[in-house]
Amino acid sequence: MDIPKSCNCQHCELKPLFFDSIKDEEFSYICNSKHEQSYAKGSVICIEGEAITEFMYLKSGLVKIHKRENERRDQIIKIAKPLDYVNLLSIFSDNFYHYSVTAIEDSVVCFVDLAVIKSLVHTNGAFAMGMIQKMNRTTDVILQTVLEISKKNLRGRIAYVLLYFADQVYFSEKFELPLARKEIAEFIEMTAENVIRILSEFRKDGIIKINGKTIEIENRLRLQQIMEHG
Amino acid sequence: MDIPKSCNCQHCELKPLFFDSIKDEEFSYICNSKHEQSYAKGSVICIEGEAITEFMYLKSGLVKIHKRENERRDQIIKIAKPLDYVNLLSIFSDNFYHYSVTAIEDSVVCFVDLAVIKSLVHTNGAFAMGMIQKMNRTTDVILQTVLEISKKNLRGRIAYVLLYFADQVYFSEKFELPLARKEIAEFIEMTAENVIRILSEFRKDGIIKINGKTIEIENRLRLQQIMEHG
DNA sequence: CGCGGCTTTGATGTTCATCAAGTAAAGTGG
DNA sequence: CCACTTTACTTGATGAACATCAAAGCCGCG
Repeated sequence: MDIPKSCNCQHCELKPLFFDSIKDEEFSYICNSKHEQSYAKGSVICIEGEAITEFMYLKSGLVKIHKRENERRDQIIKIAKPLDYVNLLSIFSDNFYHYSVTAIEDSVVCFVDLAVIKSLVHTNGAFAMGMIQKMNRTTDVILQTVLEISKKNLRGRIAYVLLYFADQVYFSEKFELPLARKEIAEFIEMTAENVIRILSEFRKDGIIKINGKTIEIENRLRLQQIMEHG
Repeated sequence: MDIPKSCNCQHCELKPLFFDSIKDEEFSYICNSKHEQSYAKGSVICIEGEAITEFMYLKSGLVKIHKRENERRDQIIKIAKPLDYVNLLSIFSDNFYHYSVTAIEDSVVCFVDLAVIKSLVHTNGAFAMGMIQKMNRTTDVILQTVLEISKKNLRGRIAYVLLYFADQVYFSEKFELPLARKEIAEFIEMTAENVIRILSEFRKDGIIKINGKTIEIENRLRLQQIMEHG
């Protein structure tokens, strides 16, 4: 074994995600080039337009992937958690990021030199195949989500977001929204005013409880109906 | 050389797109497993939900990639021409198509057994890398287009479609729309009535001429302004 | 010739963005 | 720690943009 004792990658919970198919001797290669970094909530991990030099994936926390539309508006493409965020979107298609990534909760990101990854794609077919699959799935999900959201009406979109956080992120009927009202609006293509209006509406109808950023789902069935049929 | 005389793939104009990096001995492998098929305008090339068994790319013609939303409405994801249509969207992420493909002009499609492609990914790193790049670019473009369209108003969307056909497909100010009004609506997320209404508006304003499915752009500058600022 | 699908136009109502104004919360400097 | 400023949140009123409904003309096809 060539792996330095300091390297804990072999036991990383995220190893199976990507690096299952690589051999031990290749592994030290990755392990030596990797580094981790913490980001406080709100801090920027990468900015669209920057050069892409590293392959990165989220170890813990929550991030938003977004794109500047104009001076006063961002478009959020995806909210991502560990295991589903890896910067696969443009890393092989261009030398520059097409999207920014910002932590919306305290997060830890692991970086691996992109050249190392590329060389692995060249030399290890199984790894390449895994990469392609992961990439394909990631973009499939994003595209499907964007299309799905865009065809709902505003109430349906809000219901979607609330259920998304409850079911996919926090696994609880009660949670703290990691996004400001305005950011929610940027995610589901509407205005901040209407986000608030509809949240209040849901509150009056007894569908949810609101306390600042804390949301509690009270009538899940109703919320699901709204999500599906407006 | 192992390549059968009947195989013209070596001189195929689309060879550089994908198969530039493969060796001659691998080439006969592809060539033997490939077959071509013609599709008349309107005929279906593949249907969402079907098993994916082949890698395919468009040799000539024009297709729409679409997805059933409900009984009476389709969503068109992309209009694709040779060189930009290759079914990369879900082929590695799932065993079933997520989208349907239908010819909107007479088209010819070339098929290669998917297992052959997959084995090449495993054994030929440069090929894998090329595949990843192409895939990344394809999805980048689709996602960007969907987002771009969704933030325009209706007039902007119609302007976008007209300029798209003029500049990207037919390379002419005068062309025949390959899509029905309703299909245009399905592409840019609006109703068929409004497609017609806005086309008529453009006609009255002297921006375009309309004769059935034939469109002629008369005031390109104005059209571009509308596309950008609504 | 007549039928069904595609196209066109008009009238109507709903949905949503925008504007305005006020309140609460959070950060900033003395 | 308090006054101050700024930023986030909330509600209401208004108008514009867009979908829906209805009806009629057109065209190709059996």
